[in-house]
Amino acid sequence: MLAESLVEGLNPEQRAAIECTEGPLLVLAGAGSGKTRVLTHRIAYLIGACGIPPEGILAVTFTNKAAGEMRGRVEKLLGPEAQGLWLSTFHSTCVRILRREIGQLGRERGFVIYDQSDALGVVKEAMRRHSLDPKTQDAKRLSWSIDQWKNAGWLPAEAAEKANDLDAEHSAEIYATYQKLLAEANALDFGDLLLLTVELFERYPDVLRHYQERWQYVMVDEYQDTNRVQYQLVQQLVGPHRNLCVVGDPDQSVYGWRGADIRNILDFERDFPDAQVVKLERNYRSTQRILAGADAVVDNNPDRPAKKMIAEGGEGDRIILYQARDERDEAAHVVRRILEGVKDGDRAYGQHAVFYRTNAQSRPVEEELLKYDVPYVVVGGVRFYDRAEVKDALSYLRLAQNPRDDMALRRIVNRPARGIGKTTIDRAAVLAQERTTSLLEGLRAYAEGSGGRVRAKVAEFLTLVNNLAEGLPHWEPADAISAVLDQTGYLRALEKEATPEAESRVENLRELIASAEDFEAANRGPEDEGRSLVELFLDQVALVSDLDSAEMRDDRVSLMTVHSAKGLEFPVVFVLGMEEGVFPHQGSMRDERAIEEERRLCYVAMTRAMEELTLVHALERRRFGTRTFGTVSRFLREVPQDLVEEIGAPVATRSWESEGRGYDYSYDQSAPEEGEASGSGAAVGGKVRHPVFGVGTIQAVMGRGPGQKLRIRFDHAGVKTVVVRYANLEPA
DNA sequence: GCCTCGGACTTTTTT
DNA sequence: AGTCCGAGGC
Repeated sequence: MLAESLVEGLNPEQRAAIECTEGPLLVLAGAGSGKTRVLTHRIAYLIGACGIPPEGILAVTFTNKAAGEMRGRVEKLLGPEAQGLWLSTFHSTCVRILRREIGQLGRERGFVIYDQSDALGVVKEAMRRHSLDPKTQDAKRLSWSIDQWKNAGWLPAEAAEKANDLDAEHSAEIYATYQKLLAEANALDFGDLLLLTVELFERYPDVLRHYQERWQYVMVDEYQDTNRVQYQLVQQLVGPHRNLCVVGDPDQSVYGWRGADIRNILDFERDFPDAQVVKLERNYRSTQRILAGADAVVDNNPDRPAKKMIAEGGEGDRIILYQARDERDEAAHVVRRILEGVKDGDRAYGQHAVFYRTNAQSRPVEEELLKYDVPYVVVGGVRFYDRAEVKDALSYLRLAQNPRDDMALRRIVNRPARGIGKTTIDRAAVLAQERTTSLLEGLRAYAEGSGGRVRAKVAEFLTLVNNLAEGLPHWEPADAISAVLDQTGYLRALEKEATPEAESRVENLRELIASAEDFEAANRGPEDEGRSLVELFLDQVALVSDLDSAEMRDDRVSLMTVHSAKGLEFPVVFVLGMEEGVFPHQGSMRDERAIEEERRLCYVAMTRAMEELTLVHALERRRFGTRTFGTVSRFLREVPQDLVEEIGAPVATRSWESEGRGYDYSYDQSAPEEGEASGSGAAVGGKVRHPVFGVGTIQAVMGRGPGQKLRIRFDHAGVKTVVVRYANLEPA
């Protein structure tokens, strides 16, 4: 019988999770416990053994990559029988639902998806309409707030209701304007995709019922990372049948900053009192020492649900701690070790991964890798589709497809330069606002009422857009991009520049065309009827991150942030920047909950390693262009001493803590006798009072001993560098 | 309308 | 140290 073959080779808990098909099920899957295996086999079991039709199953993940991987594995188990299974990300799922149903909400089916830079532009426009100066910084903050509201499931009315001060009320008003502008541009941002789907289901129970009946079985991966709206959506969809299986690990909840609510998984048993719970606690990935080290770190978090991971593998080597002089030494050590591993250890480059807290940390490592000709790939960072030239090309397509896409218009109206400048656009925008039409219409109207030069230039531009729009329905995506680059003169302008940068832009555009050529309208559903291939291509581009397409090739070292590393595993792992302010990150250090999330992030980083794990910290590091001295990360000190082997230059003042656990690096106590601002107060981010300049925040600590200087940003006097000995600072 | 210069800000993490 | 944005000059 097929059923037996689908659970073969699985441990009893995994098996239980697969065979428990009916009703609510919570699978607490620790790191490396075979979570993906359980999910894929469970899907295969439902179809192959229980006879559930594939289209009756909905499985949701967070990244397209995870979805693609799972789909591949299910197909391997079932073959063509898997056809019709709905396995995709939350966002793609919502897009597909909305493409069919958004008419119910009074919106059009042909909406475009705005990414965060488009969204930022809309926020700025909204601010302008409220007579606010759209300073980038303020706009970013507002955009962030709006995003958070959407993650919480709040529409403008609700945000206004919940505002408890004037500032929040004002922000809520801008939010309302922002939504209005999006609607006028026939655009949805990322948050809308989820939020409007939930709203749709709330307002139209019969629509919801249709999907509830269709998806008899619902599965959610990485449930600990769901936010409030995603939670609501899942609750809605599960409806009366309650066949919901969620898989996750509270210790790997690292997206709180994006609105994820760890309570969703912690409260699952409260939401579904009759839920079955399966714990997967056998780790098949890491050695015992690595797992024990990671576990010891995360165990410092309070209120962790009881969980005891057991390593099925051998004891393994000790976790290596390397103390680097600075970030260059850090990089040099990593590369040296990789080269050794390849030469003596019989390892492939692809078995090595380097993790860091922030993208900016990749640079020194890249330089070092280049120096030794080590092939590598940086995962994440600047998305390919976010490159200026790529966005330009796509913006032309967007505008041609949707003349109301104001952000696309603003982006490309003068690129390459064609004599339609800021003044013209500003005036067109005023006109558009007065008449409540699109910017393109505003531009047309403005040009008609103005003199020869502007009039001619705008007319030429309008003709260009028109031509593109007419061609669009007939073109394949790749041809459409070629047409854009040709007809707009974009490519010619770049080629004329003849600089290395321009050449690299041309390269990227060729890559864009190549990726468009590869595009196939996979899973094209009935909701896509009447939509052109270009539209479908634009959809995909909006929802796909670099992470999704990055291939973990066997012949390249992988570099990525810890967040990007989630879900992956590598035989050899290096975690860099284990310093206070770097990891845990500066911005998380004030708030205990944020520190706990950083600690989980550290747990994620460590548990990616299968055989060898190295944690590196640097004594000093260049940050924001100045040298800063670091303090060893508290997480390093939480790794039990007996699991660790230290290498690198020993520091005279370093000593074991009396408890015999962890480290005490005394060098970081920056010479307390050097004035009152020293000691713990001299940490970057600390507040001090200066007799002349007033209160300020320390930006950098330079040097030690009598000559120690601080760079301080004063609240009213700007940035100054002062010598601690003379400055008479006091803590503020 | 275009270009250049100076300043502010950056480094959280991303679907 | 790099990037991005806005102000001001041409």
